[in-house]
Amino acid sequence: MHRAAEAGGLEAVSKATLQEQIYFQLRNRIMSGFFQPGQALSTRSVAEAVGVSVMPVRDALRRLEVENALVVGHNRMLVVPKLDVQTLMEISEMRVALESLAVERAVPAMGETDLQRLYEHFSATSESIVSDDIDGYLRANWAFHNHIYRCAGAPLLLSAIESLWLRMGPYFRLTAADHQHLDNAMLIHHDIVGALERYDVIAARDGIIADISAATGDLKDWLTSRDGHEAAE
Amino acid sequence: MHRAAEAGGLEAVSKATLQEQIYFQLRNRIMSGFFQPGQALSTRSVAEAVGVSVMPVRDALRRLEVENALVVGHNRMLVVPKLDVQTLMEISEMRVALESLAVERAVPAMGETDLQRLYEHFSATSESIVSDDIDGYLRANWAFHNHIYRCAGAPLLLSAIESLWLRMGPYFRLTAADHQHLDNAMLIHHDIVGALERYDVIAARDGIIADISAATGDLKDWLTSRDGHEAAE
DNA sequence: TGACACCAAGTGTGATCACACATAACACCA
DNA sequence: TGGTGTTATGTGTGATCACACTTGGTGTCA
Repeated sequence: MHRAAEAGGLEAVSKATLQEQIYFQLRNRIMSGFFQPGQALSTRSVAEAVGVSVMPVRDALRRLEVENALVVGHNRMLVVPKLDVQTLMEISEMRVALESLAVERAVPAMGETDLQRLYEHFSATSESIVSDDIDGYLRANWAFHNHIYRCAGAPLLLSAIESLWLRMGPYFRLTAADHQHLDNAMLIHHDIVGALERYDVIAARDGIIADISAATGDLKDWLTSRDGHEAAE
Repeated sequence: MHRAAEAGGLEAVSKATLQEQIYFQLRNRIMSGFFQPGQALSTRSVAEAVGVSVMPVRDALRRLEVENALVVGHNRMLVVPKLDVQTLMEISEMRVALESLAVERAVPAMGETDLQRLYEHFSATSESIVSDDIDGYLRANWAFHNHIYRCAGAPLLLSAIESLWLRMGPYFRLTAADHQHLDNAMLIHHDIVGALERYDVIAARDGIIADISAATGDLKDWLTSRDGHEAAE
């Protein structure tokens, strides 16, 4: 019936367009705080860096702009947005609203394998902390939350949450250097895992809210303390 | 000092790019249910329709795709997404979460002129109903809600809400034909206006939630009744 | 009759070029 | 010295072309 099956053993080839590859590459870098807030990304410079024409870069940058991961700056160039306290509070409130909803939907939908994978992400987070691997921590932390939200089976909700994380990404790295913050986050994550294993919706939601509140508080402190001796910017 | 000021009386010129004009034009049509769900939009057809090259159309369509107002369909063409009950419930829950948040933020920020403008939108909605002007009703209804949410002073929140409305837009027109739905909506809107004038956050939020619930319920009924004798699609 | 190959039309993707605009630096003059 | 015109550079925007791919129709052969 299927003639192609006779060929056997051939690997599937990547069908991702250039635009998608560039998008995900930039996305990961923004999410993991690779770019400095305020840094400008021009079409031509990115195109030259990745060795392609400006066309796919245009599409990738515009997509990030629509997702609020980049904003138009000085002369219509796209820049990594800086975070002020007001915007931070807006994002925090939205995260509480949306991620609470996601957890409530996710808890009854999580199976045994989901819990197992989640615990692996939890372990990876913990191990990254003890080995001072900030990149690994950021990646595992996102994987932990993302896995929960993905279980909600709500694509629109997921994309909205991802957009918020993308906006905060450039600043996550800053608070991730503080070990007190990390230890506190691990305690909260431990509680969340426990609540999910008990299928305790209330406790799981409260855990997520506590996690968001802690991250917001630490980042707010960092922003305000920084504002003092760098108001010139 | 300012030499240009001597010229006096000159109007500001429009700086909107072609891509933006096309985007907003398509956006309005989607929001007001001009396009049929399932309808495909190709770059070349739109380009020919508006008398422009494919480039700005590409950007406009891609932007709508990122906002989930269009989805990739059959052969990578962009189509107006159809709504199933599952997606409807997801959108409804997100609307409750986000629009509640927006109202809570908006209430203390609304001034006298805001309330006046809001009442004008309310009146316009009512007048559109008595004159059977569905287009006018949809426009005024969105203006009513949009004005409240805009007062929250939260641009990210606003864009998230707009994205959800954009996704529901093609179906709003369908329930707007039912006068019982419209009358009920007007009662709820009246309560919302009253709550806002009293700066009653709780009542205003409950009004918004009631409005969302009513719209969701009616649309859910419409979708399920339609599913019966059109399951072939 | 059914499976297969072929062809034509339509599609998104990407490259390349031309253009308008914004900015900053510099020379110029009152 | 301070405002003004000029120019060079870099930017996004948009047009045009070439290409790969999908799809639907048609012809062909077993």
